Amino acid sequence: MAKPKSEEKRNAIMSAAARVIASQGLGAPTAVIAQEAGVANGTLFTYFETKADLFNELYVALKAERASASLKGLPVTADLRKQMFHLWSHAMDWAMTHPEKRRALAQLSVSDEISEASRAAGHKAMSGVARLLEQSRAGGVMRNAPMGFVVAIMNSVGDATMEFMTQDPVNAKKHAKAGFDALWRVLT
Amino acid sequence: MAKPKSEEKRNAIMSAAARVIASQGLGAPTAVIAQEAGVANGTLFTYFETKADLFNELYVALKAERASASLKGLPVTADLRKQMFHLWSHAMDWAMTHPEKRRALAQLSVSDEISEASRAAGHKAMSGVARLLEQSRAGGVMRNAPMGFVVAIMNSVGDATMEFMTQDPVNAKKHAKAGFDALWRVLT
DNA sequence: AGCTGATGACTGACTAGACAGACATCTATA
DNA sequence: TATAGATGTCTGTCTAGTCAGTCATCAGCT
Repeated sequence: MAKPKSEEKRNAIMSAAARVIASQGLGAPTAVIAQEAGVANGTLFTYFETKADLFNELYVALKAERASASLKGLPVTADLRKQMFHLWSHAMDWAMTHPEKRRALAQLSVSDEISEASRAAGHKAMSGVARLLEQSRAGGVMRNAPMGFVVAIMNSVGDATMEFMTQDPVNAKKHAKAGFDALWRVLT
Repeated sequence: MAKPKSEEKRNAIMSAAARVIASQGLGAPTAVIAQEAGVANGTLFTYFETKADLFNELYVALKAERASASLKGLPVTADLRKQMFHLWSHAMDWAMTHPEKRRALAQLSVSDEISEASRAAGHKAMSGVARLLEQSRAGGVMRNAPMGFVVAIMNSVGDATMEFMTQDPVNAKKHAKAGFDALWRVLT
C-alpha cells in the first residue's frame, strides 16, 4: 500500500464547505472551500469527484447528524408528547449550536444540485424521527393525511422556528416552546 | 422623442425569467432568459441594469401578484375563519395555476441576491394578508408570540402545502383543506 | 400629410473575469 | 522503490455585462 487518504482531511473539507456555504451560498468557489479546509485546491478533488458530489455528501451527512442529535437520549418509555418534545428541543439545540450547519443545510435542501438519491438517503437517515412522527400522526387529527405531508409540515414549522430562534436568540427557548406547541396543535 | 420602452417586452422578460428560474434555478444564464423572452441578450440590460436587479424586481412582483390573487373577492363581512379560508384557497389556486411562478418565488425567497429592501417591499405587498393574520393571532393561542413568527409559520405551512399539492395534484383540494385546518389549529 | 433630424431602444458579437477540474510534479508511506 | 496521495499552476469553458452600429418612433416644421 501507499499513502492512505486521511479521514481527517475529508472531514475538514466537509465542515469547511458547511461554513463557506453558510456565509457565501452555493456559488462559493471550490478554491475557497479548499483554503478554508487548509488543503490545496486539487486535494478537494481527490476526496470528491466533483463539486456536486461534495454538496450531495454534505447534505446527507448534515441530515444524518441532525437526526442523530435529535434522537440522542430519547426517553423511549415516556409518553409520545414527551418523546416528541425531546426530539424537537434537541433538533433546535443542534441548530443553535451549529448555526452554520443549519444554514448550509437550508441552502442545500433547496438546491437542484441535490440528487433524488441523496434526498432518499436523507429521508432514510431521518427514519427514527419519522417513526415517532408517524405514531403522533396515526392517533391524531391528521390520521387521514399522507405521511409525506405531515413530514413536510413538521420540517417547515421546524425551519421557521429555527430561523426565528437565530434571529432573536435572547428568546430562543420561548420560541422553541411556541414552535413545538404549534406543531403539537397541528398533530392532535 | 425616441422609441419608448415597451411594457410588453418588460413583462416578457419577467415571465420568461420565472419560467427559466423554475426549470433551471437561479444559475440560469441571462442569455437563456433573453432568448425565452424573444429579445436579444443586450436588450435585457436596457430593462434591468443587472441580473440581480431583474431577480429583485421579479421577487417583489410575484409576491404582490400572489397577495393580490389571495385577496381578490375577499368576503369582508364574513367571519374571520371564512375570510382566512378564502385567502388560503385563493393563494393555493394561484400556486396551482402558475406552478412556474410559485417555484421561481420559492427559489428567489431563499436567494441571497434578494436585498433587504426587496424583502421589505414584498412584506408591504402582503400587508392586506398580514392584517387578517394579525386579527387571527390576536384572538388566539398565539397572542403572545411575535407577529413575525406567526407570519413565518403561515408561510412555511403554506409552502409545504403548495409543494404537496403540486406533487399530488389529484388530491390537491383535499391537501389544501388539510393545510388550512392545520394552520387554523395553530392559530386557535 | 409628408419630410427630417434627434433620440434612444434593439441587436448580437465581443470582452474580461471567474471557476471547475486536469495535470505534471513532488512527497509520504508501505 | 513502487504506489498513491498532495500540491498548485494552468486551461478550457462559461457568462455577466459592454458597445458600435442599426433601426423604430416622435416632435416640429413646411
